[in-house]
Amino acid sequence: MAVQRSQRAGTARDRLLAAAAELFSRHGVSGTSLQMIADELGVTKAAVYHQFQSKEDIVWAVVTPVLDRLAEVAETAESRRSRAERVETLLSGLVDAAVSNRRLMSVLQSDPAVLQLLRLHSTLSPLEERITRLLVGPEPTDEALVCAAMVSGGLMATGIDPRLQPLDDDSLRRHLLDTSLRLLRVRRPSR
Amino acid sequence: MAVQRSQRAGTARDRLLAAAAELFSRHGVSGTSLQMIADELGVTKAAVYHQFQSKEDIVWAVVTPVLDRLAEVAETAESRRSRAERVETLLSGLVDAAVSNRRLMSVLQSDPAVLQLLRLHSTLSPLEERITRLLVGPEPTDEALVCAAMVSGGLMATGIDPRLQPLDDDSLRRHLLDTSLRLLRVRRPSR
DNA sequence: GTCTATACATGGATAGAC
DNA sequence: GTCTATCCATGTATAGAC
Repeated sequence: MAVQRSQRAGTARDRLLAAAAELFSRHGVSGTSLQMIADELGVTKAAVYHQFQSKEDIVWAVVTPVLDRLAEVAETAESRRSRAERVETLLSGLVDAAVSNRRLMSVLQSDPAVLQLLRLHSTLSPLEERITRLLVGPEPTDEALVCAAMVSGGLMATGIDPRLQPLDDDSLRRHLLDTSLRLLRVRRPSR
Repeated sequence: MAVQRSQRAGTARDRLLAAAAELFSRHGVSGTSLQMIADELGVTKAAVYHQFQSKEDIVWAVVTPVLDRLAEVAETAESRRSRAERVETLLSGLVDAAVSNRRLMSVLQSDPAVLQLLRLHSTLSPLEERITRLLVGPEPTDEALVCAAMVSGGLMATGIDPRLQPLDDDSLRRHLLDTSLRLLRVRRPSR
């Protein structure tokens, strides 16, 4: 029952998406051409167009799984009873997502082409709203908003900041979570 | 003694740089064409090429003033005696720079084209090193590195995060500084 | 699924007139 | 300083053979 339809792991589509994600994070979406993606896979542009109808489709396909995961995290967090538990669950999930994707997180939050695409589909703001609400409540003070933004910034830095590159996933995850909780003045709930 | 050489404020060169900075922050460097810059100014591409020899030159000219300002901030901070004073001076300067530039700060920290250009000229890492040293000392723990990265992330978020857009410069500056100092466990020195 | 070939637009960049 | 005109490479995208 091999999942292995091709020489390497995953379907051709999956390999394409992995290559695209890597290139997007390194050169930005606008700085990545279909030719570069094709070269990375050792195929031609036409082969790429067989899998996706347009560059925009590729961007969309790269980005939505992460967004879906973040939405799941938000959903789980919303089911917790106390604020401390909600924040802890949310942050834990966000940090996990950020660390296991690392460089993709910054693409999601700061690549102009991605932001424009998401704005077009009105798919980012609702999620952002949900997450902000979970983090700092429905009517946050300016100070709380700045804290929330710094937490987002920290997740973004995960993928960009060269100082964090040497850290292994595990300690990065732990410190990000601890520091974020401290930033939001939330005590770790006992488990 | 009019500084006004043209219809609007500043020299033609300055207006060009302002337009470019705005477009870079909105569309990214790779997503901004010389045509877009020319259109923004109501001139042709050739007129743009009269001021700068290449697109790279424009990027460089947009970015270096900010880098120079950050270097000045670092220099001033290094002259303080206590760690608390150094951190406070540094952060105060960084926050000022970030708030008065807002959107340009994220270009500097996350635009792939800019990062590549700066890497090519080896002009970013030394400054980053200096700032990191001021923030968390010469041999920082992993936790301290994460804190430093979150501070950077906060400065980046200043320009990107939609939740911060409504805040006026003054309260943004104040909260960013306070929160960053708390993050780094530095008490505000009395003045 | 992948290829060659190609269409068409736009990108960066230059030449030379005004 | 700005213009028109142009060059050439590259970009997205499509057509049709294997």
